[in-house]
Amino acid sequence: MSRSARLLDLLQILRRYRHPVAGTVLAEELGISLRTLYRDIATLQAQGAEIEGEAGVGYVLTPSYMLPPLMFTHGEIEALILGFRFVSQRADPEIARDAVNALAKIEAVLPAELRSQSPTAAFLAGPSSDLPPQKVSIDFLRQAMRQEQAIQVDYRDLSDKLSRRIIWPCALTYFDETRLLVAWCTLRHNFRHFRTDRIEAAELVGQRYPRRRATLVRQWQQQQGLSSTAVK
Amino acid sequence: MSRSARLLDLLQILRRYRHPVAGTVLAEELGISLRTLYRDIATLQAQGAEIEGEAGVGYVLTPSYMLPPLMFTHGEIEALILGFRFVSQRADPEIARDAVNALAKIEAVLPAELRSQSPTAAFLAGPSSDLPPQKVSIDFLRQAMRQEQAIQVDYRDLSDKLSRRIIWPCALTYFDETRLLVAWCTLRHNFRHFRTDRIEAAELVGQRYPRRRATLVRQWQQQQGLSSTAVK
DNA sequence: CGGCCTCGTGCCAAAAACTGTCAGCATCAT
DNA sequence: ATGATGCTGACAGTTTTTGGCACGAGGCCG
Repeated sequence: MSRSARLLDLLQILRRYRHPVAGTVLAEELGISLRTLYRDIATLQAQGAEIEGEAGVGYVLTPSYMLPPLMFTHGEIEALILGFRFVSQRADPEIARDAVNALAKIEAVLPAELRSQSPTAAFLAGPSSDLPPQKVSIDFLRQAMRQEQAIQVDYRDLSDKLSRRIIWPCALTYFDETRLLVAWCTLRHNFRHFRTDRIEAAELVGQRYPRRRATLVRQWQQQQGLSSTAVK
Repeated sequence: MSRSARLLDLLQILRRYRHPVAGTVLAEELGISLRTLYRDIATLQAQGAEIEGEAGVGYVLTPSYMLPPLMFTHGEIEALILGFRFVSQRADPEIARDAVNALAKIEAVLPAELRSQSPTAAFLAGPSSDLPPQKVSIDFLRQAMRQEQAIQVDYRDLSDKLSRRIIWPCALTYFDETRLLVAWCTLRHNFRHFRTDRIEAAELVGQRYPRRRATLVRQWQQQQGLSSTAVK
């Protein structure tokens, strides 16, 4: 096993633990000495991994992923930068902040001729239409989806009727002027689309929905007549 | 100097040459043996770099960039994927293709839990408004900008008047329903915005415009009262 | 065609980098 | 205070990388 493969493995092991884990445990899982484990941790930290180690406690990884060395064409870098600009201007504040942070990391390692250009990039994303205000934050919905949590929502539909229902949120679709939450509705026993700005209140039910989110999305797409790679 | 730093240096040296360069020249610049240079080339090729080598000729790099190992949070990966989805659905075919290619490279190295999710990603970009057809391809404009070439355009303005002028294109702005080309107009001696769908014809003048594109963009932004990091 | 230039690969000894053991110090939790 | 655990340096042993050499192949030009 090469060292770079081992570093990736270490990150994946760290990601699996939800509580502090001791260096001895990690070293044993990887089949290396504790001293080498310390060196590997130091290397990952030098590469930007947020790993905290505390004597008497163990290691905790701030959830993150490492992309290994990748080659991109000039056009692909431009597409990447344009994509981040789209997201930072059109998505909700939380994901926009993620986009800005990610772009900063990438720009820090671009060569001078691209770095000097990118603040004045060839492609700019102009402002989008104003979106209606959210009563329930997208980040709340996002966390619920990511954690596969059922939520209870008060929803005002197009005829202005308010209803309360328990749903299993599984996808969020961005259009120019609206955002749609795709969810399985336990009231209607089928998938329903909810405009996020019309969700007046939402709270966690306190339990996971009994299906994998990816499975739900696949079923929704099959029902919509959509393939998984061509959402149009 | 670490090997990974040396590989990055080699790529930057290759990028500097516009014609084939011999291995002996590269090895001397890096202070390594020719045998090691051959190994480094093979390593970069294995990492996806498009380097062609021909006996009696030398090496040519298809223009590309390497991003070294980078750490991203889950949110940042999601922002990246959403950005690519935006671009692949809303930009012109050429840059959309670049987005699709770049996303494929990234997905190939994401861990299983993100990879299995990403075709069914938490965030989807819905279709945008239909854009008016282009008579002059965005890729043509893009190349002219990138190569800092003056172009002559036939432009039909909002009162339907056709005019011919020589312009220095420097930026392209994507809105929901239009795309604007930002250029210095030699007819008006000032910056002008041209809707790309109203450019009826365009051709290269055959010479570079006498200013750096980045400088033009900065001046345009100052004139617009825009900072370089917050285009709103 | 021949000569020169150059890419590409294998082999092996030397050089460099990595690993594991040991020792010592510091911090945290109970 | 004690046990658990992070962190670092030193050094011998192990593994990987490098450079020199040899050989074969291909492109370019006179």
